[in-house]
Amino acid sequence: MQVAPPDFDRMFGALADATRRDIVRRAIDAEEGVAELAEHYPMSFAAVQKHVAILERAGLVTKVRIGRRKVVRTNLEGLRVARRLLDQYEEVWRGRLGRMAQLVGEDRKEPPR
Amino acid sequence: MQVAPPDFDRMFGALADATRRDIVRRAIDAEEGVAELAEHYPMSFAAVQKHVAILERAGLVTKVRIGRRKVVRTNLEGLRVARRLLDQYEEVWRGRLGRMAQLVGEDRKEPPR
DNA sequence: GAGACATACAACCGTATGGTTGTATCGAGA
DNA sequence: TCTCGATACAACCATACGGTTGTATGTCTC
Repeated sequence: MQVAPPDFDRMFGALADATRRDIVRRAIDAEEGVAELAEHYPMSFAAVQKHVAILERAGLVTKVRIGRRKVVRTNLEGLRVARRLLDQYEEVWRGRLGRMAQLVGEDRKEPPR
Repeated sequence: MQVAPPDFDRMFGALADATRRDIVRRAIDAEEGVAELAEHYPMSFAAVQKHVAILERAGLVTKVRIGRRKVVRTNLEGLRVARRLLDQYEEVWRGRLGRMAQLVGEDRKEPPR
């Protein structure tokens, strides 16, 4: 079996909603089922269920059966995948600085006296 | 003037599109105007312009006039704001681990012999 | 000032998204 | 096995989104 490649569209799309971000935060404690989560928000159970499903497809949460409930648990590794992409941009940025220094010339590193 | 509070919906929403993420990456070098950017993608100039506008409203890029063009430059600080939110989740996670250890009891830190 | 290049913006179209209600499935307990 | 609590899923609706084309605004260059 293959590990699915990260789907950044889905990941960032899932994070682009305040309700879903709040679910992610709450589900770090991995204590609540879908119905319990739903009580925190001014919308129907079905709507929250959809949000959880979107987070699940994005790899940001998982559900584990406990008794007759399914407890939602955030998948830290998923969050890290997203974070890593942002880190990459930062690295490209530093690379740019390096290239600029080269273009300008080494001598700029130590100012002329 | 006030600094606008970060709008995570817009930020993550802007990042949830491969074309826009590519623009962010390209614009780190801050060399291309909108028209030049548009040449990289299989869509109209106007479509790319819209993508840039979305990134701009999300605070992820800025445009600076250079001659008759407007050069797109990615705003690293915007990316950092997004990254920081993901870091916060990580911190909450660590906090949870701390609380769990407390619940279980200190003695678990050093296993009985 | 005229012409050309670069950007901006409005109107429109198909599809995706976020919400609703209603119905079906599944697991636990009497 | 019957029932209840929890989850799942389908159908539907309004609005947002990603793309198009067409027109308007700026700004260099001659």
